[in-house]
Amino acid sequence: MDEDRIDFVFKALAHPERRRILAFLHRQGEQSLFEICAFSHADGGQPLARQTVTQHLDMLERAGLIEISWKGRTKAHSVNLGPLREAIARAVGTYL
Amino acid sequence: MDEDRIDFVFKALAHPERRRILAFLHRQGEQSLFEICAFSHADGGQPLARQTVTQHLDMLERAGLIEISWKGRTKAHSVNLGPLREAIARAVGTYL
DNA sequence: AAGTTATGCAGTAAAATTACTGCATGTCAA
DNA sequence: TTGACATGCAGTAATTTTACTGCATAACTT
Repeated sequence: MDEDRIDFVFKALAHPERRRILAFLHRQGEQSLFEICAFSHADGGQPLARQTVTQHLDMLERAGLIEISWKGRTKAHSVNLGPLREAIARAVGTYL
Repeated sequence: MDEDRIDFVFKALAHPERRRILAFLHRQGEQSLFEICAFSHADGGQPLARQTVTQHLDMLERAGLIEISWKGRTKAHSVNLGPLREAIARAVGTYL
């Protein structure tokens, strides 16, 4: 993994709402934007505008941590843990 | 570890220069601010003002990733990997 | 004591992030 | 086909981050 991608992964993890969303997708599997918004509102999260959630999802996607597939008019988001594992492996190899 | 501290750790790791400094301290052991600045200038790093390096070190310290001890007028920085291990353990426990 | 060295503190500017609103577009369902 | 639904796109404002400059302070050295 190149350093740019590593950087995107750490930046993506640097916001609590994005970590919450990532954990949610990991528990629930594929979820649409609306479902993610609903979760974001409930479960202790401060209510964010749908477009704001989209921005967070964009950063997760840029890091390769989520993947998108379209089903008609709904966008399905699923977690890809590969980049997270690689980032952790890098950290472990460097520091531990 | 509380969520705030976790958040500081991920935020601290979200800048490549801070990860470089952390790896440097881990290799070299205790280093002064000036030594860290010298490393920052050399070794491919873009030259940053001393005060800018201090700001990065402040964020690493806020996360508990480095610790300070004064020897006369020089400030000795050393790595503390505890919070990094806890953050990784949290990530592993949550996602993997 | 005076000069040099290592660092701190305050203020500022540019850039990135975070969050918003308003409007547009494509898709499904009645 | 028309209306509701799921999402995109553009523009903006507030906040945070990043990096800077200038000056101040405290500690060694000579």
